[in-house]
Amino acid sequence: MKLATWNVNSLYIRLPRLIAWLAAHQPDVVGLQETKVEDARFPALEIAAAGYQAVFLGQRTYNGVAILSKLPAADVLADMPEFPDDHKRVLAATVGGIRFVCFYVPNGQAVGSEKYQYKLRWLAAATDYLRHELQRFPRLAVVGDFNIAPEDRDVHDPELWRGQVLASEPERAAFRDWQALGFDDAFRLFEQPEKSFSWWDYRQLAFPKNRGLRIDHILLSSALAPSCRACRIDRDARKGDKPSDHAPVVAELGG
DNA sequence: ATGGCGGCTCGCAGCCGA
Repeated sequence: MKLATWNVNSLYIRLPRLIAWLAAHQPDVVGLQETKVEDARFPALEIAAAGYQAVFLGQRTYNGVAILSKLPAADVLADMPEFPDDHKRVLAATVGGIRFVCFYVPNGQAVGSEKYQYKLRWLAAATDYLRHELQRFPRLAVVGDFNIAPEDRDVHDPELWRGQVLASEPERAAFRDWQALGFDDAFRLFEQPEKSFSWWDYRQLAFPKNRGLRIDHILLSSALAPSCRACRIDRDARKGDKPSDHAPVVAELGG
């Protein structure tokens, strides 16, 4: 099974790219973030024509998540039940015997801001949510835009980013809390090129200069991680006309 | 080469993202 996560930064703008990417890579399950589309306007027909079912939880302008899959999705759960939130950031579903949680973690704007406080509350709630999901579904994959660069090697310039939002210690501690529940960072199960990132600012030639961050992740529970055969970031998807500022992350499970 | 921000809206300027 091939699973993926991609912050598309507007599903409508990115739809031609997404359809082409699905055709080229044939993932079995894909978590999408920042769809920025209300459910009534979700392009389910176009995605069905590409061979994928979709479950989705969206809103206008901001946020929005979806899970696309070749096989039907069951036990769909929207939001974190214990954390009421107007933002559409969390969607979970079971596909092919594996539980998928799709996260669009808050950005946090700046350390100390109201949005940062919201992010920390959200991260703490997510720890409880994941603990509960893991109890219900031992075969659990958590994918998404985590908006956390877990370590200095996930940051193009660690000194520039030291203590900044996306790299601050409380955010990194939350990421470690999630790992401590029993998840592995699929990307780090394998040797990877140095300076591997999943997001590059649109400005200041960040992508050609590879000034990026690794903030999009796939976590695999201990029941799934041993079957992971590969994990990579598809940098090619960041090239060309009208790219998302994020690249997809893809993991392959065997057996 | 991979290219100088892009996507959104009670839009035409200002917001948000990371």
